Amino acid sequence: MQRVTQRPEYLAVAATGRKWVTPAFILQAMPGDDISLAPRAGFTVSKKVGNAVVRNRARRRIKEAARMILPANGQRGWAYVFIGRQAATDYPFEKLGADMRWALAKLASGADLSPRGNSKPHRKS
RNA sequence: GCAGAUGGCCGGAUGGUCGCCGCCCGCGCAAGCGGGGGGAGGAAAGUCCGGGCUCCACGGAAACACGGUGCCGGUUAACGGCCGGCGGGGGCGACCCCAGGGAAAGUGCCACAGAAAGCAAACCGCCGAGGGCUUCGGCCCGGCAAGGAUGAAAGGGUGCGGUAAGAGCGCACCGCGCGCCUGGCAACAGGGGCGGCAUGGUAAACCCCACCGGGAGCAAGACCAAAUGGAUGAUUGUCCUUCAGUGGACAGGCGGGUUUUCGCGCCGUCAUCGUGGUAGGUCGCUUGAGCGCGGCUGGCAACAGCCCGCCUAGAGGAAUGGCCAUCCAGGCGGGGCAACCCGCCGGACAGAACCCGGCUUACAGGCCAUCUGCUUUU
RNA sequence: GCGGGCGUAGCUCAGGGGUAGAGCAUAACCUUGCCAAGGUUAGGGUCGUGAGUUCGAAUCUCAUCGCCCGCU
Repeated sequence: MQRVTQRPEYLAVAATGRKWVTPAFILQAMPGDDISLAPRAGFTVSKKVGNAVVRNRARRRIKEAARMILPANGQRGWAYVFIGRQAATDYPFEKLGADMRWALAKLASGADLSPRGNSKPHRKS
């Protein structure tokens, strides 16, 4: 699985505004056209979640789920960023995977772009 | 048995399955495939000290400033660490705690209260022996530092003598200071002598003294080195010239809506060289003041020396994981006199980022050794 | 990796060894026909936490926790 490692890439993914929230993580996505590329993924957990052990654990569980799910369910050419939340450390693993499939499907269908009318590219400033 | 003290150790185990990161071997042009083996800690943490290593600065260095340390001796590469001792404090005790140099070098501060808070004097008070006055009550000169509600602290303390009242004024003991002797490397301890008491506290207030410290940090630093940029030379034709592409002249393409002329602007190709060191890569990077509940020797010990054995993560924003089963600890509930049985919950603190020695802080639970007090039994 | 700063009332901040303060906010009363403003008063504090120095600590020292900010 190709990883996102550079900070500018993370910023680029975040700048698209495409995201889907689940209890254990927030999934951000940046669409891409190059079909030859497998979906790439980056993982990040903020310091507010806990100390290094807790953050590592959250990141590893999400990474393991992504390893099993992303190649089949992710869009080729896209770049994804998973932001770990507090619940990721003890959230049931099957539910974590189900949430991930759900979030990937929603983002692929563009569902995040038109719910409840708040999807317009936000006004600046 | 109960309650403690000190030192040390461990801090889940086994297996299945799907994965991750280095290393070695084989195959392969390569991508990769197969096999083997390794993969977090006692604190990896905080970054509070000390070093190694690297670069910078500097003639060797010293001093000032600044910062740190602060009883004595030892140990160590070094330390603010550790060990042993001394002194002080706490505890019945095992044992624990102490920034523990200097206040007769100087400066500052000591609120409130109190007569007075640092100059030992004033004030209240006490005295009536001496001198003077007297209205015979006393007053003044004078003597004294015992007492004076306070305060953290009041100019040695207690007792006896002494006196007009008193006072180290005298004596005894305690304290203090200064010599001497003995023991000890020393801190210091013990003994005896002299002094008649002078020197309040505060240095985690300024300060003084002694000792230590040049600065930065592996993103240190070293090497290789694109792209772009620089220099030199060559490179196309014609003519003149020269010993010689030696020197010189002219000529090319593109750009105006088009044409001519003149002028202007822009543009070559190739090779070599060296500077700089960017992107990127390699090294530094783990064999080291290494580890061993191995042994011997010296030492009370910290530790040192010799011998034997072992190799134990080295990555790039960074791997060491996910799921499951059984067992082992642990907790709760129920049944049972008990052994035990059943069910549920459930695994401390915490993740290497150049390396090492310490300190500090966090930590479920458990194990071992030595010691102390109390109680009981023999 | 290296370094700096800040934690005091509900909020924003003073106070740097000697009784914890100001403004805003809160409550009561006065004023007004009622409200606002104004006036008078009151309540409200483990001074982040734990040790130590000192007679005495918010203040000085050490440790620790949390937050913020630089440099590379």
